[in-house]
This record gives sequence, structure tokens and C-alpha cells, in this order.
Amino acid sequence: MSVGIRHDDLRRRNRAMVISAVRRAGQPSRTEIAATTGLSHSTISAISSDLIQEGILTESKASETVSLKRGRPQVGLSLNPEAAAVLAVVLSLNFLSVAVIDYAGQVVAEEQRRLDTLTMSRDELIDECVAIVRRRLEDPDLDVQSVARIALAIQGITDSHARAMLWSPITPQTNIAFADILEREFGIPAIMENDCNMMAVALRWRDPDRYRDDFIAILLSHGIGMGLVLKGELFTGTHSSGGEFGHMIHRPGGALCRCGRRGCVEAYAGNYAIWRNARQLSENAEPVADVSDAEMRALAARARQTDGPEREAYRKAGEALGFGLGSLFALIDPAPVAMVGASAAAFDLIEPALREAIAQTAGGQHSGSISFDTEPNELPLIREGCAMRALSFVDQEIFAPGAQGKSGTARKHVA
Amino acid sequence: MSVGIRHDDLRRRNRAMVISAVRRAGQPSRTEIAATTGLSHSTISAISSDLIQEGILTESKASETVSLKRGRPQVGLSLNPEAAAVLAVVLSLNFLSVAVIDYAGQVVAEEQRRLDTLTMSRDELIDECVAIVRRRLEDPDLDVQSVARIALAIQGITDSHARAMLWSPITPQTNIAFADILEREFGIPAIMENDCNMMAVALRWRDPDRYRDDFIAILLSHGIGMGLVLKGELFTGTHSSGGEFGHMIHRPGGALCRCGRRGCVEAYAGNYAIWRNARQLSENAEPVADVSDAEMRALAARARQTDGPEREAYRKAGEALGFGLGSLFALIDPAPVAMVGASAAAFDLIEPALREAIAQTAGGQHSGSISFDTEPNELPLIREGCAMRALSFVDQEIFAPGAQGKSGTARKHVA
DNA sequence: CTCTATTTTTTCGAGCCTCGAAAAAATACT
DNA sequence: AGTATTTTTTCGAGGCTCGAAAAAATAGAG
Repeated sequence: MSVGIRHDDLRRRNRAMVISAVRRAGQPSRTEIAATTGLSHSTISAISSDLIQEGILTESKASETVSLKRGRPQVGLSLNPEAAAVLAVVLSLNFLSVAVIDYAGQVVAEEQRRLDTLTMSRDELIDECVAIVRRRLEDPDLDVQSVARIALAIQGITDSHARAMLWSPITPQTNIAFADILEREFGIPAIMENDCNMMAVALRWRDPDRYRDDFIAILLSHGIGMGLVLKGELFTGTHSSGGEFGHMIHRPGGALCRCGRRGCVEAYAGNYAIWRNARQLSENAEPVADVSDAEMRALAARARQTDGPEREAYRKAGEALGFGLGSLFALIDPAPVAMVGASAAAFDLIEPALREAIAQTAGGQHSGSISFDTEPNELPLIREGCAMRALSFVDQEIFAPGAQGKSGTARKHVA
Repeated sequence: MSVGIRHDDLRRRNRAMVISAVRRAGQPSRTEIAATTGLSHSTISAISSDLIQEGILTESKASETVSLKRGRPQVGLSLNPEAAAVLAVVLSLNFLSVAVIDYAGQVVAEEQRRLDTLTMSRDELIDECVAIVRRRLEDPDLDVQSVARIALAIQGITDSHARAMLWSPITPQTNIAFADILEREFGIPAIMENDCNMMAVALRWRDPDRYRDDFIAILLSHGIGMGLVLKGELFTGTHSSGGEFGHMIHRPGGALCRCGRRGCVEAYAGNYAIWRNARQLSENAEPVADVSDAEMRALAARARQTDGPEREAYRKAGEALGFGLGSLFALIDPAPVAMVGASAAAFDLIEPALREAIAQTAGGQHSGSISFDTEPNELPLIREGCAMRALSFVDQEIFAPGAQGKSGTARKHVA
């Protein structure tokens, strides 16, 4: 079972701890790191001296402005941007984007591309991804040697080992091991993640006060996705990325869902479902492939204006989301929720019915205390999550390697 | 955030590792422990020598029968039964039981008692629990000094710090901090756990092959409860024991549940719901307080005999459980399920509709591969889970103490 | 009955790691 | 210029684990 702690693990873990403290805090001094990690000054001194020598950290004359204090001024430590770089690839409906991010987390290059993912063949899809990565890696401004990891996020279900896309609404293809493909192609460790999980990761970095140990990120888009953080850790399924909130059952045998089943939350709250209900089509009507953001905005505008089928459609969406959240809260207790995606801009239309529904569920006891935040733009969030996830891997597996880090392809020490 | 690893934590953790290896394996030799923990022989030798000196482990001339091997015979290490003792208290509907368990996990004394929990006052309930514990502690055969922990399991919701019962179907009382009360009364560290969570813990110890990293224990009883283990850890809510599977919403606005809300899974699958449907009463009929096991057996017998309302009632129960499991599987992916409790004996009546329902959900893709096991007797399971949980605490916090173990009341080193 | 092969367990010195205390460094204030 | 203050480094002490070798304990061979 769980393996004993070897003596050399100790240094490894404490190295990782120092790196992560710097990544979180920005420009902490050695003293601050000692305080947050609970390690002694001597230890921090020794470790940070190593890390600086290896080119992972750099000293950066801390905030001159705050040097009104008496004694020896603190020296800020920061991540050396040149220590490594990672690629964040985001593949969503009809859209592919890639960004190159330096070790300090800054975007240094990017590229975006429109595709027709729904009609592309398997090979075309793979080729596009490989090609866009290749173009970035061939950029003369980039030191290819420094690229330590590629993280690819996709709308859909991925396996729990972060190797493959298992199923996705953006393509009829299934089981594409993107991570393995990219790894083979470029010799750079790659991971494949679910888009909503990356949203959650990003929210945690963006606003650690609000999104700390337990929170929910829900993507309101053509489909409904969820990223869940519990007890400070990203929640995933036992075999897949899990957290398929959109496919929890709202009404057994109910409306036709894009997944082919009936009564899923998504079949009431996804864009296509709202669109379908707003047009007063049958619940059995085949879900449309895509509804433009403009069209959804028009629907929302009409719903705000008159109490017609549009408003009712949003009400039904709120109800489905509310009962779904209620069932979720029965399992995990209530937690802060972030509503992300274009339809989050219409959350005012959704919220009343949502809260009414939640109030009828086990989570309803604390209905008032459940707070919602909205963020209409999911793409930057997904990319940010990818980047942070990739960088965390670099922090832990490459810059603090040891017996534990079994990633065969990971190169040791870059600097 | 996460704190650095101090040098002295190392020994502490490896001590805990050795103890837990012995608890799991029964009578492992030092060599076997070295193999399973990955630590060196020297380290294991040093640690086990300490543990034996402290009276925590004992040498026990390993299985003489297997001494057909050549070299120096292995010396089995086992837990010293006298190193400590724990109390496992189980409080369920109209029933209170306590068991004294020695450090090796053997029951050395027990007592059971019928109560009328639904009508008892808050103080009566507390007094009964305190009294039954006191009687056990006053047993002249028991060394009170050795009692290191009390674990109390209750049917109902407990807080995530294992201090209090927040709500329970067995009593109208709420928010009773049993753990604090017992701790104050006897000066022995106490914890308060949810019964179904303890079932899951016990299943893991009983059959680690089947119930290892991910599995579900569902209690089919008057109410519906769940214990969930994910990635090898007991799953709990953010604020409470969580995992209230029985109160996920099956049909929005549907049948009246014992919790006062509508459409919960329990309102279709709990004993009172099956009974209500079998009698063809309205879904709005007030849930009855209790249905005897005998009566449920009679219902099941009639359902097996003729295709009447009884069979339909079980069908509806299966449907509710199936859609509930389907929604759960959407979140966590399918996992082995153990059906526990009296109604698990009627699982043959439930299973067809359950599987049919699951097949209509996201979990349905692997519908065939989902396996169900039944165990009609929940009480021994709950007690066993309590005992193991309490013993694990002793293993870790008392016999492998350190800066991490902040349990103020825990005494250090017993032997 | 003795000797050898074999396996388990203990012993011992080496190598790390962290820690606390003290020293060194770097600045503000007087 | 000197003193107080704060940060950072240095250094010896104490612990822990590890590998190698020694010791212990048995089965089988002659």
C-alpha cells in the first residue's frame, strides 16, 4: 500500500514546497517562505540557494517601495521565467487555441484557429492539433529545449490518467489519446485535461480567497460542464474526468439530450435546450448542433422584455440547474458556485427558478448562503488552468524530482 | 497552506506505516514489512524494536506450519491486544449498542439495549449513551486506563469534524455534540461518525480485494444511506458527513419524503416508501415511523408471489435507486456497490428495475459491468467500521505522535 | 552429529537533512 | 559615525535512513 518515506524524499518535498510557495506568493522573501512553510530559516536558505544556482529561482530586489522598515531589506524570490516553458492547448467546439507560457506564468506567444470540429475526421483533428503545436515550437523566439510540458484541455470526457479524450460533444470521434500522440510527436511530456476542471484550477489561482478548498465551477454553454474542487483537490471520477453534472438526471425519461439519453440537466439548461424551449419545439426535437452567442443574447433580451416562451425556457433551465445542484449538494454540501460561459451573462434570468428549486432540496437549508459568481468568458480561464496545471507539474516532477516522480519521459533538471 | 516536512515527522510517519502494515497483514515478518513499505530492513528493524519495547507490537513465533523453508525462520509481528482498547457505540432507530474492542481488533465485551429513540428527550438520549459507556468502563475486567478512544456511529448527518450529530431520522433532536459530551464525561477522546460511512470503512477491511479504492455502500433500510470511498479515502461533505444519496432528487416535486421534502430517492426506496406504495397509499401520505423487518419480509414474499402492488412498489424503489445511482455515476463513474440492510434481502425484486434505470443514464454505458453485492445485516458492519476507525486513530495519533497530531486530549505513549 | 547453505534480523558507519544559535549583512534612525 | 533592527547565512549537533556486513537461526547433506 502506501509507501514509506525515504530520507531523500524529504529534500524533494521541501524543494517542491518552496517552489510552490514562490509560485503562490509572487515575490516572497526567504523569511516569508519560512513562515508559510513552517520550515526553519536555515533550511529555506539552503534550498533557495540551490534553486537559484540551478536557475529555477531568481533574486529580485523586493518591493523597493516597502523598504521603510529598519533592518536588512528582504530579498524577494521569484520564478525565473526562463527556467522552462509550457504549452497550453485548448480545443473546443470549432475552435483551437494554443499559448506558450513561461515559467513565471506569462503568456509569451499564442495562436488561435477556427475549425469545423464536428465534421472533421479523426486524423484531421489530430493533425490540426499537432500542427498548431509544431508552429509554436518552430518559433525562432522560443527555446524548444525549455518547453517542459504540453497541457491540452478539451470539452468532453477524459480518462483519469490524463492521457486521452474518451468522448466529446465537439466531435463524433472517440478515444483519441492526444497526450500520447503529442508526447510521441514532440518528445515532450503531455497531459490531456477536461476543460471545466481547468476552469476550476484557474479560479483557484485567480481568487484563492473565494475559491479555496471547496467550490464548484459550472460551464453554461452549448452543453453543461462542471469542475469541482473538494478539500482543496480537483475532484475527478474513478476512471474518467468525471463530474458530469450536465448528465445527472433531472427528469427520468424527460427531454432529449445531446448525449442521446433523456432527462439530463443539460437537456433543459444547455444552450440548445433553451433555444429549443424558447421556440416551443418538442422536448423530443433533435438538439441543434450550435447556437451562436448572438442568437443566445437575442433570446435573453427577449426573455427580459416579455414574459413569453423565452422567459419560460430560462426558467426551465434554472429549475434543472437548481434540482441538479440540490442533488449535488446532498452529496457534498453547499459550496460557492462560479457560473462560467456565455449563458452566465443571462444568469439573472436563470437565478430565480434555480434558487426556488434548490430550496426544495436537501441543499436548500442553506439556500440563502449559497453564493453565485458569474464569468462570461470561459476561454481565458481554461487556458489559465491548463498553464497552471502544466507549470505545477514542472515544479514538482522536474524541479523537485525523486523516486516518487515516475514520469519516465520527464527530463531531469533543465537548468 | 501545506506545511513543510520536519525532520522528526519522518520517524513518526514511518512508525505509523509499520503499525498499519501490521494491522493490515495480520502477522507479517519484518522482511515482509520492509517489502510492503519500501523501507530498508535496518529501518524496519529499528522501528519494530522500538514498538515492541513500548508494548505496541509483540513477537509471535510466526506460523510454525510454514517453517519448511531453509533459513532463519521469520518472526511474525502482531499487535499487542493489551496496548489499548476502544469503544464502538452504535446508535440507530430504537437501538443502542456498545462494544469494547482490544488493540488487536477483537471484541472483548458488548452490551445492547432497546430504546424508544423517536420519543426520547434530548437529555434522555444523551444520558442513555453516557450510561451505557459508563457501564462498560466500570467493568472490572477492563483496564480503564487502556481505553484510548470512543467512536460513536449514528444514523444521520454528522459534522465533518466528527464532533456532533447534526440531524437524524431516529430522533427529533438536532445538533447534539455527542463526541464532545463523551469526551468531557470520561476524559477519553471521542469521535462521532455517520453509520453508512462506517459501513464503508468496514467493507474495506473485510474485503480489500473487492472494496479497495472506489466503491459504494448503500444502506437499504427505513431510510436510504450511503458510504462512499473514492481514491481510497472516505468521501465526506464539505461541512457534514455528506453523501446523502437518499436525498438526491429523483422526481422534482414527487413523493413526500421523511425529511419533509419531495421527490427524494428515499421517498421511493425507503422501507416506508415501499410500504406506502405496496398499500397503494398516496405519495403524499405521511411516512410511517417504522416498518418491522417481519412486515417487510412479508411484503417481499408477496411481491415474489404475485404481480401486484407489492411488486410494483419494489419496482419503483429499484427505479429510484437506479436513476439516483445513474446521477451519482455521472459524477464519479461506476464503481462496485454493496447493498446493505434488511431490504438488501429483497434485492432480487429491486435489481431488474434498477438496472433498467441505470441503463438510461450516463453510467449506463457500463451497466453490465456494475456489480452488486448484498449484506443484509448492517449492525455488525457499522460496529466493525467504528472499531477500525477508532483503532486507526490510536495507531496514528497515540502510537505515532508528532507535531502533526494536534489532538489536544490524546495522551502520549500508553505503554 | 557436524557442517554447509540459506534466510532473517541486527549492527554499524556513512551520508543527508533539518534545526537552533550565533554570526554576518544590510539598512534606518539618532 | 554609531546603534538598533531585521534578514540571511554559517556552522555544529542531533536524527534518520541506508547499504554492507555480521550475527542468528534453521533445514538439509554427508
